Amino acid sequence: MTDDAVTSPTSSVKNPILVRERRRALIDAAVEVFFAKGYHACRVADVAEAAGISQGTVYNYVNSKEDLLFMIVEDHFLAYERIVGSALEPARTSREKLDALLKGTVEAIFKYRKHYVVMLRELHHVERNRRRAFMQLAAEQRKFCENILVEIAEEENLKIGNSLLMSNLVVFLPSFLISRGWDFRKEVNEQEVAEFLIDFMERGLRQN
Amino acid sequence: MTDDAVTSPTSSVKNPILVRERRRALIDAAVEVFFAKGYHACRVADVAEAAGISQGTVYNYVNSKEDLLFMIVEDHFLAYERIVGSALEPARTSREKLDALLKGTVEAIFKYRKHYVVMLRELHHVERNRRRAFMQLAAEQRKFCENILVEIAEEENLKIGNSLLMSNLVVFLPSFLISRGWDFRKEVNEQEVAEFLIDFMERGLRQN
Amino acid sequence: MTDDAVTSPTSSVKNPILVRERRRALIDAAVEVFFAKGYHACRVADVAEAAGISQGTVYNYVNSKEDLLFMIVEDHFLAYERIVGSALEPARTSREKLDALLKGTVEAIFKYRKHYVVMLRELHHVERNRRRAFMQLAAEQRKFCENILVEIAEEENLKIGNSLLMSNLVVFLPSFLISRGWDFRKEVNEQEVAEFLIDFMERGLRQN
Amino acid sequence: MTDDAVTSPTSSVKNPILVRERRRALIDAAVEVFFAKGYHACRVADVAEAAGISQGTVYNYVNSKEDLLFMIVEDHFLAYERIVGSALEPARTSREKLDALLKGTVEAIFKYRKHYVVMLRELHHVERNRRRAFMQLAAEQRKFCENILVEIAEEENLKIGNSLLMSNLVVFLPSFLISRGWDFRKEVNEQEVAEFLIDFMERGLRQN
DNA sequence: AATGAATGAGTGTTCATTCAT
DNA sequence: TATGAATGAACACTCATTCAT
Repeated sequence: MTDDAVTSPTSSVKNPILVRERRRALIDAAVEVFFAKGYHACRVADVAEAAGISQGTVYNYVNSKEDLLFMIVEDHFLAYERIVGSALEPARTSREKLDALLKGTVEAIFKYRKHYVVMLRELHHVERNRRRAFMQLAAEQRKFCENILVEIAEEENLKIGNSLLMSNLVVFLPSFLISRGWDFRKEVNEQEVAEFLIDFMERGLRQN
Repeated sequence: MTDDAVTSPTSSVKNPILVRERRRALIDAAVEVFFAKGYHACRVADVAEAAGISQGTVYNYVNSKEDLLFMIVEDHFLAYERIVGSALEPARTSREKLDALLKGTVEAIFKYRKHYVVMLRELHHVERNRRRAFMQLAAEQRKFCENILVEIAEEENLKIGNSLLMSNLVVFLPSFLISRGWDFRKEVNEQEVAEFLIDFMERGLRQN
Repeated sequence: MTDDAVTSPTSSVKNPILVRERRRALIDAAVEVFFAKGYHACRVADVAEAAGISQGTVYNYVNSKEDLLFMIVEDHFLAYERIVGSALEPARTSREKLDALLKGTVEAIFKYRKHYVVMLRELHHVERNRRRAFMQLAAEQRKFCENILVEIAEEENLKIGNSLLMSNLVVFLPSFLISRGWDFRKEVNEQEVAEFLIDFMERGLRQN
Repeated sequence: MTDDAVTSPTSSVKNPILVRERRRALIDAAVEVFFAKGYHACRVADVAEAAGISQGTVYNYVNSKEDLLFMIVEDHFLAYERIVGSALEPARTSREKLDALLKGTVEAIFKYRKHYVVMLRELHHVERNRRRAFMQLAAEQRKFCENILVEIAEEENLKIGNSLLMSNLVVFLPSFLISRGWDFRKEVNEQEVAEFLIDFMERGLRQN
């Protein structure tokens, strides 16, 4: 199995700067329109227009409509890594790390909520192999989280029960805002939701 | 706004028993095929075949492909009410009610996971008005849950913080199994996940 | 290697009489329009219109535009077999057979000249496997011809030299009308060309 | 009717040597790729690449993709004239001329078989006017041939029957190798085919 | 009430051609 | 003169929906 099958789409355009710029515009445009109307309800022309290029030009940077979806998901994961990574950097004690992890995860998902929604809704359209690659990525993300949890648990002499389930829960919970936000957005602001979630997780983590 | 716009699809067939039977078959068939391949990848003919009727006949019981989606979502909510309702029936003390609520919610979502997945993935395809009606239904479901939580909190002298968020969280959490199951299904059986979730929720609810 | 890959296209329509009728209409229509404007210059809609059905309906009887080409070629070969077959039926002596063979071949190609032109021009568009199958068919056709030539040669004590080349030449020569007709059609009528060709072949066959 | 419409394509490039060189490369490249994959299956970019220039540059030497086809056909006819011309040059007696004519024709078509195949297959794509011009050219070629035949017939007191048909046949027959070669190439080498054809023609020409 | 054939609107993708650099 | 990125017209094919039987 080659890794090639699951990497970024190829481009017929040679200038790498141009490729980066146009792809950025395409991802941003695709996130907006896919989020607003759904992947299937959008024509490639809609994305092109939103990106400020012509329909045909899209295919100089992407091999198929599905590639656009792929790039969104990829973008989301890279952003998660970036955000959680820089949240963890200054953390020294394990307690600080836990805090950073929770806050980073919440922040990442909150910030990239449109990416996230599109990913959840439409991931099943990306080709089997690629999808599997993302499952893998997501699993690694989760393991990264598990390691920190275990480390903290040991240091703080904390029982966290099944660390597999617990770490899964940590990466899962922030999607709460996205899944249910429509029901409480008017009453509670985002900051409060973040705090609520972090509190809830911390309480849930202390098992005894 | 007429209620008509958001009620079940109309049928050209007069015999109500036949209508019920065929619709049941259609819902079951649609859940299976939509779950397996996604709403857009399935043709109406696929659903018809799975339901054991011909393509044309589908339109004697349903007005559009979207109706099938609608019926699935409706079916899911009815099932939720039924399951949580009968779980709560024997409960007397508020503690028993809380227990019944959590367990019922978990059970309902676990049992109807295919309905649930299809609903999450594809709800955005159903027409604006109908979708709004479902939001309303979901909101009521959640309020029902909130009322019980508040009642219990008062009786047990428990602080549950923001009851709006908390009740939302309760109806949200069981989807954990569905969203992340792929990452732990091999290691942890379903019963354990249910217990883990119920524990976690109970712990999270005690705010002091 | 399955034979399936090279057989007639499949149809979603179950009524075999309807299938036969519509396919007949499609072949006739396709021959006309492909002959007149070329395979690539014709849209499927052109063929549909010429066949008196709608664009979408074409695909109830055919899986792709290429299938139309395939059916034309197939039709041509079947017609050849039919025509040469019935020309040979009454022939008794080997001399009569030779005569029948030459006349039948000329008649078949003359009658189905549009099929023939389309086939020559566009055969290279049909998929590798199918094309190979037709080469095979054509080769068998030619062998059938070779057998008769050899038989006659023995009976009549005739030297025909390389029978492989000679039989190839016999099936090839009638295409003369089609390839060069534009240059002499105004001066010479078809019957004369047929006689000329048959004479030429007979003369060419007597080698000594 | 202006001659302009049917002459070689115009070029934006002034340097005539460059034009000649690039066009040579383009024709050679186009013959190869059109022969291999067919005119429609080849993109202009394919030809450009095979010719060692960039896609855009093609249009400095050619006005359209069709021009490439045109140039191939033109190249073929020029080559025919050149080859038959120099074959005829040393011929003195009419018998030598006949010999030279037949051999030259066979040689020309054999040598330029790729040109020939592309021409037969794709000529119908070139615009009506230009196509007509080629018909004219081909007719002249044929007349040139007819004149020789008639001359020889008179000198040798030979009946060749309908000289229009006969001369057409002479220019037509060499395409035998190309049309049917796939069926005998493995068994008979090219030289043998050439001899077979020349024999056959000579025999066929003697009508008595 | 059931069937399945007919319809045609809708869309992803290709590629000849143009043109700014 | 050469390049290669941008363009948009064109088209095969799908499939939800209709309707005659």
